[in-house]
Amino acid sequence: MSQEMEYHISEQRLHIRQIVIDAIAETMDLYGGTPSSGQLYGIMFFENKPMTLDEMKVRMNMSKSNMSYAVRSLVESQMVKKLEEKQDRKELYVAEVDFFHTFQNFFTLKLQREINVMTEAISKALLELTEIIIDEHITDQERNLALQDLYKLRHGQTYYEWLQKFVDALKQEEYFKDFA
Amino acid sequence: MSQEMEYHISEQRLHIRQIVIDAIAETMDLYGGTPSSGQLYGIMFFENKPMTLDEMKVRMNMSKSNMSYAVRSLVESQMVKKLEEKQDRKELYVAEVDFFHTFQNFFTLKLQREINVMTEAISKALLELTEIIIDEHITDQERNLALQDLYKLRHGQTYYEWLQKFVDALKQEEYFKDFA
DNA sequence: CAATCCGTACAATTAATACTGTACATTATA
DNA sequence: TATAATGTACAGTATTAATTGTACGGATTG
Repeated sequence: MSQEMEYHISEQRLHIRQIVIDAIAETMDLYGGTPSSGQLYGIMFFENKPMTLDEMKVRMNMSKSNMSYAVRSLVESQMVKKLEEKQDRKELYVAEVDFFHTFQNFFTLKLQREINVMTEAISKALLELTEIIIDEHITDQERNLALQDLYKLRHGQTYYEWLQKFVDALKQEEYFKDFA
Repeated sequence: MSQEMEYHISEQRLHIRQIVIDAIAETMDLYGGTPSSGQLYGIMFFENKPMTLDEMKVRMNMSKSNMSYAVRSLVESQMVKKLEEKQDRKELYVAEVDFFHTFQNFFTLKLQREINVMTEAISKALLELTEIIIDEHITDQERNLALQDLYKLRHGQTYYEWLQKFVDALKQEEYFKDFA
């Protein structure tokens, strides 16, 4: 086979990868990332070895500084792992290529944060609402208004209890059982 | 009870609401919204009647134009419903107050979009990769590289088959069964 | 059917975020 | 311990997104 032909095949394979990488970049917003962090994850997804910041810099045609930030956010949402070992002093990063894990990691992380923030706020609100309601000096109208809010928040509370169980089940891989 | 006291209670109840509204605004990023669209949803969550754009404008202290955009994005992610009927020519909007439904609506919508975009890209990529692989003129090395990509995408494909089932189950309220 | 008013598209502005270049702390190497 | 090189903080720039004001199409009323 000619050199040109080999080159052509190589180019074509990169083009095929790019189709998928672009799709990842397009859907990255659901995971709170920018298109370019989607591109980066896509590149790392196909790379069959760990990457250094310098390699990312070249492949993304961006500054190393920015790669440092981008990869950090990917690490934070656990789509990329930082390895313990280094290569020629350089840190190594590798993409989580198993989408089951990325799904699991991302949603347990983000939903847990929501649960924490919301349950704290709701608890605090319920406590203060109760104080209003049991106050003997308020009008019936005020009490009823406070009660309305209280019922809504109680319902919210049950939701977050459910969501906590959902997240726990996700952690335990309950939903993956009959698969993969 | 004095007027001042009543006023105080009213203020206090609004303050309590604000605690929860701020928490919603803070976690809104998980749902692809801005803090201000979170504020808007929070306000509508506590409002016990449908709201008009003008009311939102006042409550949010923002332009009507912007309220039009903000509420549209909330309607698109199905956290807010536009009612059929109007009030004095004005359109009416009401928040989905059941978090079980907001969860269900949002994730079936967004995950389905991801499934569609990704499966299309993966299918296309697999087709083109297969063409490379069955080509008798390529080197073993090239074939193996193509095969590596193919295996990864095959695995991705199984993931999206699972995710489709997950979304379907979410639609069917499978995960809510023992609750709410 | 004229007058009014709602909602939204669009351009302009403002705010937020992404990205770059540099400088420096830290760590590894010799 | 001196030297070299990595990764990141930070300030500055560019790009993107959010918000405003305006103008206008379309619907509604009288």
